[in-house]
Amino acid sequence: MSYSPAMLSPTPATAKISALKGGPARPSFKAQMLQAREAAIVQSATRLLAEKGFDMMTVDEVAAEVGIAKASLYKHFSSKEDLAAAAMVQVLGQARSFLASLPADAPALEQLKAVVRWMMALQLAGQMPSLPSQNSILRAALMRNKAYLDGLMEASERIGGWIEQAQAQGAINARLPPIAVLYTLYARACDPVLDFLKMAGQHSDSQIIELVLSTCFDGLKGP
Amino acid sequence: MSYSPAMLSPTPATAKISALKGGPARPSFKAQMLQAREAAIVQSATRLLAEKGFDMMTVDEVAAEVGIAKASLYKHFSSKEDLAAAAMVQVLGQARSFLASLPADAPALEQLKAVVRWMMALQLAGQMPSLPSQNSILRAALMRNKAYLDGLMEASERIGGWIEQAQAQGAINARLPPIAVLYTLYARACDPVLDFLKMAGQHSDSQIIELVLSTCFDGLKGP
DNA sequence: GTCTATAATCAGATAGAC
DNA sequence: GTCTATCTGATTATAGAC
Repeated sequence: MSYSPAMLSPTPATAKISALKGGPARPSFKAQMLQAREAAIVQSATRLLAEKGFDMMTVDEVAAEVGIAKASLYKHFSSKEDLAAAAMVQVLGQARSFLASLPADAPALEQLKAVVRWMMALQLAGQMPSLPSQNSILRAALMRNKAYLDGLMEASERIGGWIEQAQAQGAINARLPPIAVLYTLYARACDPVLDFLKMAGQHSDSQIIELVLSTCFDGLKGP
Repeated sequence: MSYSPAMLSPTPATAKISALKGGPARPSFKAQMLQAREAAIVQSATRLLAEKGFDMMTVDEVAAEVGIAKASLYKHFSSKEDLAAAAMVQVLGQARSFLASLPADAPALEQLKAVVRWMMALQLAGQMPSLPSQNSILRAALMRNKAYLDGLMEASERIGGWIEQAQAQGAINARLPPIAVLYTLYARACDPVLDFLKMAGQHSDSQIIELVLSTCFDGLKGP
């Protein structure tokens, strides 16, 4: 199994190629089309991964939704695992952009809440890929993916800094290991409670987000 | 798709048959063997469902672990979904037994914590089946399974009563919809944070349980 | 790179002898 | 009911023409 170009960077492969050529900021028309197609593939994959999960999603479905042949898709991504990894890399890129857009002077607790809100909104919008943590093949593919690991580490360090700040300020329980706090926040991205509440149909998306956000930070006991 | 006998009741089919015969409490030796085999199948399925998840588990693996042919397994359970449902019914039966064993005079909050502790211990022990909530075929099989629905409803009503009590006593945030509280508690049975913390290797199982229990009831903010 | 067509594999489910 | 052997269909992945 080899890496597809898109795995090495959040930006599509074709853009990278033109950059290596020392070319201008304007890539060729053909390259733009390829870049757009690759983005379309990843976007469909992301949506289907969110809707059906990795195991239930088939490569045929992704190709059909994009409107290309399956063999063409395999020219871009050498395996289903690599495709899923590309989806994760894309989402991680969006997450990093969001993190960078946050006002730097806000309290650490508010930064953490903003991150969790963003992740939950993405899940409710059907754009958060859900990958089975038990699949060791997929795990291996992710662990060998530099772009994924780099993005995950950068995000984790940024969030980890806020966790330590919040603990120092008494806004987060200082007895909790920071790593446990980080995992608890990340877990909101795949919290089944969101879908259950959505299926119950009694609350709007923003109400669900605030509800789960409250139980996450204040607990069931409440503030 | 038809129901296998074991789906209609938490007790194995063979025991039920002997009961219908008006027979004595002592079933025949042959019936005991069948009952034991069926229990062995469900137990292996439960373990493999916990270890690999529904999609990655194969019926061949279950049969191999029990030491029987796959075709024999299909004499007991008419589909993979029914087998998974039987595993859920078994676990629900254990849960009901645990609920019944709790002292009736304990505070509602303590009852809820005990339930969550029990679920998390089961997961850490590798005996909590993990079923993908997105698989609609599996969902349908569960929803048509009377034993599953009955068991789930009984447990939910019992726990729901404690939730309302705890809210009336101010031990649980009364602003939270009871159904959201119930879902939040149930979600601890498949919380990925447990596995992540276990993989991190820094804490014992009981420490992990108390850690997650604390974040569940007191939140990240802490008590 | 994209396509049609197909290989290769695997897993759920079944047939039929015993 | 259990077994061996097989069917059936779906899915990942590839070959080769254009």
